[in-house]
Amino acid sequence: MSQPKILCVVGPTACGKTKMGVLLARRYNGEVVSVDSMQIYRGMTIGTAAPTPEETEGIPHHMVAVADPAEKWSVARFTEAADACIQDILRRGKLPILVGGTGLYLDAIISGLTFAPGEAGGAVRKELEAQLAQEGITPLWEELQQVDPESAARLHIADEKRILRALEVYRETGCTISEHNRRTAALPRRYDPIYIGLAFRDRADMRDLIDRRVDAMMDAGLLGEVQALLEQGVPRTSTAFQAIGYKELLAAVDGQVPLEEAVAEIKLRSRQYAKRQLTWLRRNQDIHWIYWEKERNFADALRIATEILSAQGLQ
RNA sequence: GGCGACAUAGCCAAGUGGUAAGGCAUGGGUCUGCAAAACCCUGAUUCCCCGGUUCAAAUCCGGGUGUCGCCU
Repeated sequence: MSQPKILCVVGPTACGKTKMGVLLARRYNGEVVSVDSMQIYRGMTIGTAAPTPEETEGIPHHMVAVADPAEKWSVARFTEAADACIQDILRRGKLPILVGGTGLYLDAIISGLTFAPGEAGGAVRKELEAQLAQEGITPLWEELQQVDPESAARLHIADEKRILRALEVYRETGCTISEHNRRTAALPRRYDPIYIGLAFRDRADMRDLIDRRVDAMMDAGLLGEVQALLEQGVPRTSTAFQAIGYKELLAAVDGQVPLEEAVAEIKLRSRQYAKRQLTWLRRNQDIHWIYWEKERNFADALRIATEILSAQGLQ
């Protein structure tokens, strides 16, 4: 039996995924599922460029503004919730269109990854973090070499986050994360994806657009969103405040850096983020890329996408 | 016009006689419970130019050019 066909719109930030998602949803009788680690939080519309009611043009969008910004979400929690949306869309006979910038989340949904137990803030994790603070990474590193030499060989000693996670999985389950990964990687895909990728031909053009978009976010009141989050009592250490645009303005609100510098930092961090997204996507050979020349032209892009999709058997 | 300081990678910058630290940016990569996160790799046959001293000069000396500061 073959997996349900779904559409995925991918690409680095500011490349027009949202707009393309709406156009494709209309053309193919679909609904959009946002696959974005930060757009899930409420009250972060401007800074995460989350689709607004005007932008969605009546097309249902799922997984946007569904979480309290004080909450801590994760890949596991996200994929579970997003998958429920996809199943529901399929049940209603419509086409799920995944529009996403968070590569790990998207891949996890499609391959149907399940995650080993343990989580940030969990007992075992806290224990490991305390140990790290006390003794440094070396003893933990040595422990990992003992219990899971495969992971130890794969990880760099400076990659504390993953070393801790590997040890956490082992302590929680008695099974190594390498073993868990091997097993889940062998699982059949959950969906049959068709990928449309959007990107700029010339990186300099992407950079220009990112800069302009950050300025537009400031004009639209990004600072106000940050202040509102603070007034709601969202902790400064929350995942939501890790979002680009928010953490930099937090520093400005706290008087640590001048506003102008914070804005420049947002632009820089956005560029670097876009680069990381491209790195992630590059290894996916199944993406059908559509490249923007200088400016974004959605009429052309939709036509090209339609051709690609009909070649893939989608009518 | 005079006096002084400075000139090292795209930017910041250490090095004051023994064969060019470091940081940032850029580019490339990794990624299985914080992923808009975290982590790794990445550059100067040469130190503003010309000449000199020396076995040896980014480092010392002379001249030139440029920038900045002060004075007139």
